[in-house]
Amino acid sequence: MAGQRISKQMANSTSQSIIDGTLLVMAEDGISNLTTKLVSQRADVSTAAIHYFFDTKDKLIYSAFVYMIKSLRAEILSARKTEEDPFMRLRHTIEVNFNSTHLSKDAALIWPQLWVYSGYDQKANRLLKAYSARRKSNFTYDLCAAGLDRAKARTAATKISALIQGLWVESLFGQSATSEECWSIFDAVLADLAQETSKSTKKNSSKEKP
Amino acid sequence: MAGQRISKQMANSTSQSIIDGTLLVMAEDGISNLTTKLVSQRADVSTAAIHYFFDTKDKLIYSAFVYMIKSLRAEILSARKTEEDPFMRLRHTIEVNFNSTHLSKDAALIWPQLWVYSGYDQKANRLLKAYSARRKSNFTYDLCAAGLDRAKARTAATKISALIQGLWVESLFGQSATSEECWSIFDAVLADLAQETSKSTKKNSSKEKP
DNA sequence: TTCAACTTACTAACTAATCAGTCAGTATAA
DNA sequence: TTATACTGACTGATTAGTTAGTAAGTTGAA
Repeated sequence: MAGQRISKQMANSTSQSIIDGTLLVMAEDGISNLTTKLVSQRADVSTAAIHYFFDTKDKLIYSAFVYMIKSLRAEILSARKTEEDPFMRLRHTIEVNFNSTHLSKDAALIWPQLWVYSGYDQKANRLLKAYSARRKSNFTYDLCAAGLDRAKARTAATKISALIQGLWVESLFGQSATSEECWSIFDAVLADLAQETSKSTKKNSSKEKP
Repeated sequence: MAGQRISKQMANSTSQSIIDGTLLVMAEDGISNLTTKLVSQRADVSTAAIHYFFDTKDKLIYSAFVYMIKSLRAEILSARKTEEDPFMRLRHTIEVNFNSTHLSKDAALIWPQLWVYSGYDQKANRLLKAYSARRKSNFTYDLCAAGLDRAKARTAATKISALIQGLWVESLFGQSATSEECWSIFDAVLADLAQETSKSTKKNSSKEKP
């Protein structure tokens, strides 16, 4: 009924604890097993309160995803503000992105659930698309600032995005793909890109055939 | 009760149609919405038949995953048999892996569901780990055969595995990450590796500082 | 060859539990 | 007095799983 309006009163402490509880249940039991009862127990409210604030279960799940993405976006933004050098900023952004899926125990399993969920839910799909586009845009921006041309920067941004997600999946299942190995791969890719920028700045000054 | 034994009679036409129906429901509605009723309708049997053949819903889902992995493994094996050249074999293997998650409409959304599911299910986790390990082992083998040393081959194998999965996720949500872009990334990585093998074969014959 | 005992492969009908969502009512504060 | 922020008790629908029964073989001894 409420349509596009955000439920009741945002930043309310109860609705926030319901969101927190939802994210917790998602991480611990998975969306498949997420029930209003389970969330209500985690948030220490009645199940009716969930419906009062979020109307339906679907809207609750979507709201939880929105909250997670918003938080991450804020974290990335503040990380990017402090860094001047394009390559350092890029690496810092990768760090926040990768750690958000990798290190935080709570968040680790929520991300692939968002991927799955957005396969069947239009709104979640748009949310994820927007986040993905912004991240790639950040990477592209940094690489252009570092001296790469736009086309190469875009492709490299896609590659980095893919590696963040792919290495996370790998590290979940491979006995290899430790944190160190992941970072050695990231750094090797970044080193290659750094070499390319220096090449294109020097232009064709290195045609030294004897 | 049956414990470790595989349910009733494998390759039975009814149990096979139940597996097919399960995979179909997984793809169309997601595991979250998968019910025995839905599967029974797809397979054109009663819900009791599902319990007769697979005991519980969990075992049914696991069996469907096993079937999917087995099929893919067979496909990869036959693809690898026909190819002699290590780099061509590697590329061919990537192709089958990437297309299995990417192109086939039915399978596309099942993979991330297996990732999620294996986050909460030990057996599914082991299945996925085994598949992942074998794939990486294939890549490592090919790269060693091409002339790379073991350590580098292992890292490159991790990177390629990550790219297969990561680019799939990217192409689901990014308006970019088209099939062509994905392949240009794969081919660039392969070209880099090919260059490295030729370097290490020539050893240090290219120290041509003027 | 035949018939009884047994197994396999199911189904229709059921059940106990669980679920999302509703509603009437209460407390607090503006 | 009116709106907000809830709760406890409920409901109707749906669910995984069970059960009793049936039809179609298969086996094996007389």
